[in-house]
Amino acid sequence: MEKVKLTRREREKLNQRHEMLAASLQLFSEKGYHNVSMHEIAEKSEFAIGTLYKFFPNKEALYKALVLEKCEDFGDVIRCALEEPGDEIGKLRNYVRAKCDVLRKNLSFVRLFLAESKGLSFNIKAGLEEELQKRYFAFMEEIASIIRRGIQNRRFVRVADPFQLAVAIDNVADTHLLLWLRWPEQYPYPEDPDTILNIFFKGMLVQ
Amino acid sequence: MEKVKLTRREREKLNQRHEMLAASLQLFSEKGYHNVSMHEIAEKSEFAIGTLYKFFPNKEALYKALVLEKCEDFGDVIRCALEEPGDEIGKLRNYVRAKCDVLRKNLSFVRLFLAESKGLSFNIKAGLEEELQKRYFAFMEEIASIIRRGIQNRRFVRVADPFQLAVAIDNVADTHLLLWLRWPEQYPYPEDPDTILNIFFKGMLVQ
Amino acid sequence: MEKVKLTRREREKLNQRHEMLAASLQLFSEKGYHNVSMHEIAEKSEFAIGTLYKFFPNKEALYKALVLEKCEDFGDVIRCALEEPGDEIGKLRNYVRAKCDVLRKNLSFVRLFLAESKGLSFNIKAGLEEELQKRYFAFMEEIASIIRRGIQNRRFVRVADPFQLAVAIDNVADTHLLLWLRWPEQYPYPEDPDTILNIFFKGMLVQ
Amino acid sequence: MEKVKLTRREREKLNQRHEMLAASLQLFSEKGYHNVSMHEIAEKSEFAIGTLYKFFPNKEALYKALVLEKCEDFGDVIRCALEEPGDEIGKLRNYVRAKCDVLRKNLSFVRLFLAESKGLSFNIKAGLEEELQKRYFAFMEEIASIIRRGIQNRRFVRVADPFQLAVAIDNVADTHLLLWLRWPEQYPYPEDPDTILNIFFKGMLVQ
DNA sequence: GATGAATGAGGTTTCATTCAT
DNA sequence: AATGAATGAAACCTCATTCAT
Repeated sequence: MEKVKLTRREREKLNQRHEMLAASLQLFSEKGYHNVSMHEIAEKSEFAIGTLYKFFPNKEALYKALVLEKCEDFGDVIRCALEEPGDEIGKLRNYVRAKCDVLRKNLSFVRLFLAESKGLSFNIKAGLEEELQKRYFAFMEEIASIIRRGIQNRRFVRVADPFQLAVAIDNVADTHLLLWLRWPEQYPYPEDPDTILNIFFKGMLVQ
Repeated sequence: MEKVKLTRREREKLNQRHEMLAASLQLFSEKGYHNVSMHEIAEKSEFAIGTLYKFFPNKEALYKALVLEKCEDFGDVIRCALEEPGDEIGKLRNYVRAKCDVLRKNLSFVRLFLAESKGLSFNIKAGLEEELQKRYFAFMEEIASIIRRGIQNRRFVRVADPFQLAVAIDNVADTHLLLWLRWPEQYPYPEDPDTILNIFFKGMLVQ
Repeated sequence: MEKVKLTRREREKLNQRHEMLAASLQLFSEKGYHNVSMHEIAEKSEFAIGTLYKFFPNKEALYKALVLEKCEDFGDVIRCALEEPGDEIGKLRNYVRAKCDVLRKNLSFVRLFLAESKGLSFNIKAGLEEELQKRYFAFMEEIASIIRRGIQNRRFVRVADPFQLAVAIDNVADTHLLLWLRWPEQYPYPEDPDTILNIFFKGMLVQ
Repeated sequence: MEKVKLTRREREKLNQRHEMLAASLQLFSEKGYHNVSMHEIAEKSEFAIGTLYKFFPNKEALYKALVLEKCEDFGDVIRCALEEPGDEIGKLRNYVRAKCDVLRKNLSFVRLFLAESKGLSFNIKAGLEEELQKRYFAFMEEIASIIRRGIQNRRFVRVADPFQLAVAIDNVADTHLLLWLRWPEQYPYPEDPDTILNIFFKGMLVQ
């Protein structure tokens, strides 16, 4: 994030872009990519259709921009959490907590992403996923390396391939949030990351 | 499944239905729900469009039928596996093995489901998921009760809420298969269910 | 033109196609290719838009079909005229007469073609003209060979390259018709082909 | 064209207008009227869209201005050639030579005009042609009167209505250039106007 | 009962034109 | 006076669905 002075015009443009993406996010997450028309987005965002197309060359590009931007944001937040000082256990806790928090704060996007990121015109996916998979992969590697370090430091037992374990933790967190989304009474929001981590800690923590 | 004598006509109809669904599955899993037209399905299945509409009132219904039927099949297979004799550990192993096997044998459907089941016209989902969620829920309950029994029988430690644990196991299995699908060299097919279960067993098995 | 028995369905289709092309011709010749929408054509021809697209994959193809079909018709008529018995002078007269007649009978197409065949989305032209140029070329060659034969038979003086002369005759005929179209009082329809041919005959006829 | 002192501002404006028309000509002749957007013209001519609209009320007017200006230029050149001293035969030669030359020097416009002048939004044509036809008519009258004078002076035989003959000569010249444009090897540029005129001279020249 | 031709609403996208700055 | 961002009507085309045969 280089610090740059933006002209009034540029700031305005950025604002418009954000409003467009916000409207799109809301509509997409409510109705799904294929069931939202560019006209709807134009109406909701209170721009003319043509203006939309000035910012994004087509519907697909608009969608991709939306997803990538959000993912970038998420990545930033989580990366921050991982950089906080602490031992490996603390880092895993931070990770789960940050992830849950950022997803909770972006529920409409989560809904969209759960819904569409995998589905969706396979063509779009192709382009998107390649990028996203790489990022996801990189993230999991970071978690895996924390686990590896924990094993070296005799804090963890090696119950499985660390990368696989990382993906498993991440996945169980996702699932927990999904359950919370659907049946909030039975599955309360995991304020304490250990709600999720204990499943793994019981086996892997060196006592 | 009540046993009923079907007339020749009825058997024929059932066959036709299967062919339609098979063609749909192939197309949907190749191109995604929204990128397949009823014409394509008609052509591939070698029926007239009108005939398709005699069997399914609309595209959505066809899709739902496809998913429900497959899920029913899967459920049957897995239920069978759970009914085999054995202790709780064996039952969990059977579950994971059966699940992996049935998914491996239905990769095109898995791809479709991973892709579309969550995404997809939210309207469809609404109707579908309610049904599927119920079934999924029921299944997880069955696994959870196995875990509970294992705890009672002093075979398992209670590392977490059994239902949550059941979902976690199921989820990690899914994830493993997903990884295998994308990077088959790094993530070989889990012939041995313990590849997956060890993540949990390390913590929960009473030694 | 092979003689084939057409089914009722096929005859109907051909009829529909003709109606579509007729409506298109009228609209195109009135307003020009780019100023006619597919909706207009659909409305005028009293078909649904979708039906139009069943017959022609897109607007361009519709236009091409229209032009090619008409040109084919014209070619047939003129070729017939050239096949009638007679000496070279008579053949040239037949040619001019047939050409004038067929164009007079297809004024709306002539207007369209004069207007669009050369202009028009350059891309369309590319594909069309190649085909049409070839046919035009072939036709002129036929006229040129009549002139050559006339020279051999000592009926004509060689005032210029026969092919060039053929094109000139054809061209002057076109021009005469154009003048007639615009100022019918001053330039009456050339009932007698010599009205046109005399320009050339005066110099080329051996007396 | 009255001689007037133009202010700097006015000269500047005229310059701008020329640049706009030059850019338009290039684009139109490359891609055709309907396939060039006002944005493209603005970009190529390095003016803002709004400025374009300050000079021409709409795209059509821009096109008309372009064509009229060019035709005016052509007219001037050819009129000049006709004013050179010489007998009627020489004048016809001068005419054909001047016409060919001016067209050769303005090929991109010729292409545009051949392509679009006739085609083109019929509405535009309506307005354009009226003006252009009048001019064309006047020109042909001038040529016709040369021919008439030649007949009076016993230099020409009256093989046809002089006006009709004038149009025919003009037309054959056009066609020759067209052929040259398309197949330059077979139809070399008519350096000598007699290449074209001989077709008529053979019959009309008094020997 | 099966067929598939016909339908037309609705999708994405372009581009001539306006008007606030 | 010059700019160019914003506009939105209208273009082409697709495809789920119907219904006469």
